[in-house]
Amino acid sequence: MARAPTLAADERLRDADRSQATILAAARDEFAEHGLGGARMDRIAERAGLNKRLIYYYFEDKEQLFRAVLEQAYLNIREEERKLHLLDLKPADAVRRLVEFTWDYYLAHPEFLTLLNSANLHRARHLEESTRAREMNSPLIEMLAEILERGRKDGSFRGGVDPLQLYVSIAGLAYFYLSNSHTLSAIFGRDLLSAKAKNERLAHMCDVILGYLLRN
Amino acid sequence: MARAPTLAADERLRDADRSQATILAAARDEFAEHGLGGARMDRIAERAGLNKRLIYYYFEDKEQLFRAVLEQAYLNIREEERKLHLLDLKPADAVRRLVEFTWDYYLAHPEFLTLLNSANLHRARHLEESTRAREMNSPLIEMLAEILERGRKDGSFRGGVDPLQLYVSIAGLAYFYLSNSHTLSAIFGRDLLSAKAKNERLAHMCDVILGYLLRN
DNA sequence: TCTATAATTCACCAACTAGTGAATTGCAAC
DNA sequence: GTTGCAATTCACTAGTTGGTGAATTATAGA
Repeated sequence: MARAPTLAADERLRDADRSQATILAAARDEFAEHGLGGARMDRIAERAGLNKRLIYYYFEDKEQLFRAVLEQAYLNIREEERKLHLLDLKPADAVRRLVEFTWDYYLAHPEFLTLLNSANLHRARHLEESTRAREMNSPLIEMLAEILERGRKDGSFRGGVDPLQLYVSIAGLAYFYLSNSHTLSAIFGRDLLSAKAKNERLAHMCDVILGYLLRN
Repeated sequence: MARAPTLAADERLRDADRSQATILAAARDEFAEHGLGGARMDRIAERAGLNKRLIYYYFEDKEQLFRAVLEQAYLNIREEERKLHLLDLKPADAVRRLVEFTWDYYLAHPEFLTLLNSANLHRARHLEESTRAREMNSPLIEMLAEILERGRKDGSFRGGVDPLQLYVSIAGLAYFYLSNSHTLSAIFGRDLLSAKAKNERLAHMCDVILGYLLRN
């Protein structure tokens, strides 16, 4: 996992931006794998292939580093969500698309889930007072509100649905299954991460959300 | 939080069972608050008001202690679930009751959520090969299967619902909201733990699950 | 009352861990 | 090429941290 020792021809030996990005990626992996409490600064340096002192040079301390990792993680998912162009779709299709995207994103980025778990264990003090976080995430809810409104107007959706509740439900259906897949598999004796099981889960999630939302 | 230094008249100064239970409770709180990686054995001893050496005397090491805490946690929730007597209720009432119970239990036992998060961070290696865990949890799914079957037969429920998927969905709707309430509150700028917000969430969860399950 | 032993305390350690002061070196600008 | 400074390395530490060997003591049973 250490950074390749060979550099491309046009690359300099020293590059502040590159080093920061490398540290951030290494920290993301370490925090995701061991949690904030279990993460080791020495290991992050080793993963990054850079001297530990550099981490403190760029990120102050472990707390600030975690803060930076977390902010980056939110930035990434919201950017992907924006690319969906949900408002170009019919309401029911838009919701289905969001469910599918959420599922696929969590599957492709398991580190996002454990990172959030760590943040919540520490009562999200790492992104408190961060109005940036709010500005970054509110558009999503506004978009969902618009979709719900359109669906209600054309008669396909039930009324009175709180977009935030709906988003939390969509995320929760996917998140809990994946984040807790290990304990769930163990206590119910069924492999929840096989290809078949994953297909079934996605289908079930769509059924639940649309079964709730659609009027017949 | 330290154990009261005064003992009841009939209590002995030394009591193996009492000490083990005290340690287990202290460990549960410490693991829940700081995660497995962030938990400190010295702090557990302090919380318990007992000498640290005693922890190793009874529980071998940190890993085994966590294992014991986890098993106890599952034991507790499944026991409460059994008390619900869901099979005495009409299918729709039984499901609603299970949703309400799950919500209330998670609210009353926030440590259960963070404990499971820690267990999953470590890929549930603490309850692998534990057939005990499976035996403990399977009856719940069997009961839910029976409820679904009755509902389908009397025409109130849709058919083809996998009881495990449904249980994971019910748990997920409550779990994600509560376990991630800190980050969610921060990024959406809304207090999700106010009395009003909690009532709304429970109502929404019932709407989603029953909206999906009920025909019409 | 005595005694065997389980329950508990005491004193200790090697390995680790976050963090730092100071020295070094690549490189952009002149 | 020289130079100023940012980028990076080096060497080190004070305080933890999980874990343990051995001594001590409460207590149940004889």
